[in-house]
Amino acid sequence: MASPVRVHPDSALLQPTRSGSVFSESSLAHLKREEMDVENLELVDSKPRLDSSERGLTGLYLSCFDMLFTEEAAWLVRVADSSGSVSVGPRLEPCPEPEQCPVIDSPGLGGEPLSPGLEDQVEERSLEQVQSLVVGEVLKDIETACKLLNITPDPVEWSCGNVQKWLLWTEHLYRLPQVGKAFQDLDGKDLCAMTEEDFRQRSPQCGDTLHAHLDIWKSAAWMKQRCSVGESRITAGEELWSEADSSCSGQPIHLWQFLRELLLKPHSYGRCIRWLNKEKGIFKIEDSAHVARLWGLRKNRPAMNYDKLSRSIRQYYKKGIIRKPDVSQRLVYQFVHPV
DNA sequence: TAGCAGGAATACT
DNA sequence: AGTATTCCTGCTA
Repeated sequence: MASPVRVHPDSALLQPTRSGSVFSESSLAHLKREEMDVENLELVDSKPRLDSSERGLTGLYLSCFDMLFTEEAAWLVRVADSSGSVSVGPRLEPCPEPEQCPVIDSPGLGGEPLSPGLEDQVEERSLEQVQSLVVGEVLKDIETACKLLNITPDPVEWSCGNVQKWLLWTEHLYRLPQVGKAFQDLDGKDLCAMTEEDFRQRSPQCGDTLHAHLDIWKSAAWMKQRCSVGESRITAGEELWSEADSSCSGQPIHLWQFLRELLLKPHSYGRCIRWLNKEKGIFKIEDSAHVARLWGLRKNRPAMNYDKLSRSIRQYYKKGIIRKPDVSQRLVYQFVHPV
């Protein structure tokens, strides 16, 4: 079954954790039921690829490019016909994000057996990485759908037409029977107020599936709202260590922020930079050249290298932002004020 | 050889 | 002005 997100069959991954996934267990479990054939999760790149030779890989997602550039053309015409207003173009450009490390960092792989305690830590980290990966992919797919359908991410704001677009999209994506008519009189508010039972009554075949997907959209909208509220609430002092994504702020990004961004996305960058001790803010740059290249890309400094990047890090010593840990190790640094 | 430390000049915002 | 970049010398593992 085609789906933008595939979740590891291990149901433990679907449980809410202290890292705070807001996607309800039932929603994710529903997706799990639909598509769970993924065993080699760690092999997956988080970026869409056009290379057809790679489509056969067991993947975490159905590439949005697959969806957009192949069979979707005909489908989009259908959406346009049914809603009368969807604008298909402009074609989504491949994300200009810097190249990413395709493999989830897996400490211990191929190495010595880990002690039980360490094993627990590794397992917990892997779970967090997978969950963060899944949530990230869900959010990306929602964003893609919003652009394509020209609808807002928050279902509550949808008009009846928006609801129909979303239904068509979801039906198409998950190969569901067409049930748009059963929901044709509803706008976003109505839809969001409906229980799973209401959905089943309107569509016995796939009401539960639609309800689960809507639940995910609602959760994503909630997350987004929470994020924006948080940004406006933080004070200048708190801003330093907030979770706010610096890429949205419009301000030039600082190197320490950039490093934290990488560290907060272990599923994408865990291979080039990772926490050694998150509580203490100790991290290790595993691939100095790669991190420098990413920094150079972000700052549009093609000549950036680790020598220069590390000089910038050392400038933070005096400012009390980053320091060397008590036991100095190569490529290991420590945030003075950990999260 | 790569990484580290820090001075100094310069560029950028 | 603050921050980052660039280049440098010298040191260390």
